[in-house]
Amino acid sequence: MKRSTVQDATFPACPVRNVLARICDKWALLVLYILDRSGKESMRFTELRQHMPDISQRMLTMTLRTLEEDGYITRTVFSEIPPRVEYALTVRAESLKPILTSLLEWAAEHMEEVMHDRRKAMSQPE
Amino acid sequence: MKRSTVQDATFPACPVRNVLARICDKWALLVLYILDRSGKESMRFTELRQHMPDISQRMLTMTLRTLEEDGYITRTVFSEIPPRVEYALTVRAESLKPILTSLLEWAAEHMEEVMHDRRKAMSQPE
DNA sequence: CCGAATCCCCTTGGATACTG
DNA sequence: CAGTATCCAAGGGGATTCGG
Repeated sequence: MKRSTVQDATFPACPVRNVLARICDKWALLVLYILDRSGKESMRFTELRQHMPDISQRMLTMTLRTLEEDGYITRTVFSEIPPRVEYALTVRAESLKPILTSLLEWAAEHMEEVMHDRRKAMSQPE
Repeated sequence: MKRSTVQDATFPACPVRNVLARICDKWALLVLYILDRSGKESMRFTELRQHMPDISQRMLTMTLRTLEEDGYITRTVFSEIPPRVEYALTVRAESLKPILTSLLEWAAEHMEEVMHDRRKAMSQPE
């Protein structure tokens, strides 16, 4: 039974905030989503990139590294020529999946309302 | 019945991505969290700031404006001297609450594992 | 094919000072 | 009190080049 104080996550170095910051990243979310929805066990670098037309090579590399460091994906290198690298979701990522799915569904359901409000706010700057 | 294709959210201007980007922002999440956990109907600017020691005035203002534009919070100005402004969650934010709560709980439960993996990765750069 | 490394722009965001 | 306005530094992130 935790205390329900506002102080929990409000201090600067809060690990929860830190963990969330690296999942909620724009690209990280998308990578997890794509790996999930692909229906495959794993995907290759170039394959991932094809599903993200607007990400740079550099950013995809960095995003994959971050996700690997935090244990959401595995990175398997096959010493072939040409080289092959496979990325797959870990058990941890699987356990997070339902939540991210809910989040995505919520966004999909409410995007029209949100966009509507936003346009209204833009046209009437008070 | 939607098609479960990987293509859904993968195109650059995807509204779902756009909506998520503004919720998943580090500060936006924290503001929603604080407003929720405060137990109050509404909170004032300075009151919010006291719960976020490391946010600048500028960033708090911008975050609140964004959240207001997208309809997650209301902003009520009282024409008094000194001025008073109250921020409160909207029905839309309330509907999002359970998901954000799950996300926070997940992060709280897994932060130690994540941090452990991250430290391990940092000390063994391959 | 899968990156690492470099260069460089330009946005994000802090610090400060000023208003209704 | 609750901002706005301005200036300015740090770093996020694109484009390009090179390597295993």
